[in-house]
Amino acid sequence: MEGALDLSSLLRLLSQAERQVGQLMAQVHADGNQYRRTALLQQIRSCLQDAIATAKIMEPEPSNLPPQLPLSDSPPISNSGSPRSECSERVLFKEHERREMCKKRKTLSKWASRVCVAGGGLAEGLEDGYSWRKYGQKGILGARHPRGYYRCTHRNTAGCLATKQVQRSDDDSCVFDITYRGDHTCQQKLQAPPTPGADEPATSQSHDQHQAQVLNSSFFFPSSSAQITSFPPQNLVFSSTAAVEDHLHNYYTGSSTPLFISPATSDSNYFPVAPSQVAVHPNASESELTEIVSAAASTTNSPRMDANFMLDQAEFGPLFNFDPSNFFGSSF
DNA sequence: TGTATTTGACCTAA
DNA sequence: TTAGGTCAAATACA
Repeated sequence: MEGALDLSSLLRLLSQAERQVGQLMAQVHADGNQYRRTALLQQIRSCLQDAIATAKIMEPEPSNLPPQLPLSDSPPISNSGSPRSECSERVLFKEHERREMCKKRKTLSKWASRVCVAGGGLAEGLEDGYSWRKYGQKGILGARHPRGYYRCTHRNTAGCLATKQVQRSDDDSCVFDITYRGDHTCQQKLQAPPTPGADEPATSQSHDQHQAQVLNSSFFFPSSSAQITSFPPQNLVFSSTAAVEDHLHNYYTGSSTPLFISPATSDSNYFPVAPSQVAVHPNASESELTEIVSAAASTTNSPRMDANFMLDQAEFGPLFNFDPSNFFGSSF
């Protein structure tokens, strides 16, 4: 077909456009509060990146390449078409985006977590080190409680595709099933409070990145399977906020075992318990619950709950056997 | 005024 | 055809 670009020329044009959009994003983002525009640019950029990836796969071997068009002959990237064509392109782009999302949905890694919060209604507020934005809620057939849909706050600004679904269990209203999908690609900083004397940028940044990596590795469950992994709702129960704090303190100071649970139905795998999977006794007051949810679930609020704590858990490995009944006595 | 949440509509996979 | 997942306008909130 006359005038048709060969694949490698198209690839170069796409790469050029992707770079330009990236620069534009940086400018718009630097302007301050340009959330929607940045989001749109990010979508365009993602689309271009997909196209580049596809073109690269389809690109023939260099030896077979026909003579390339000089870059200066390339048509302008900007679309000077009519508003009508822009509108139809927008519709096409949206359809493409939706299809891509569906494709990605299938391939994203997926794993499950189970959180018990006595008193109810607080699990949505449980922090796991990342900031989430709710984008939907849906009643699920056969489930008494609706399912909440959350995505990473940095989806639009950083293209992070991580999502999670939160659903209250029918059996036990204090139990929430959380399904995570996709890894965080946003290198999201855990919003740790400034610790005294720890204001060196280089150190704190690497620390944050490390924290993000630790969380990102989803070490709570075998991540390699990319399948839903769940464990029975056997939870550690503490009589009070202080008990949890004491346990965490004891662990952190080396005089106690880390928090682990052993699945009741499996004797081959033991999963370390994330701080967000601590159960609090029903007698705990609402304020205590809030306090303990913050203290135990967030790496943010407790100086004792930093990456070391989590990393240490990870280092024990999935085969670490911890029997709560032995450790906590008659409570189990 | 900007940002987050709610909620009905829409789309896709099964 | 239907259930689950997502979008986006409307609304709430700080």
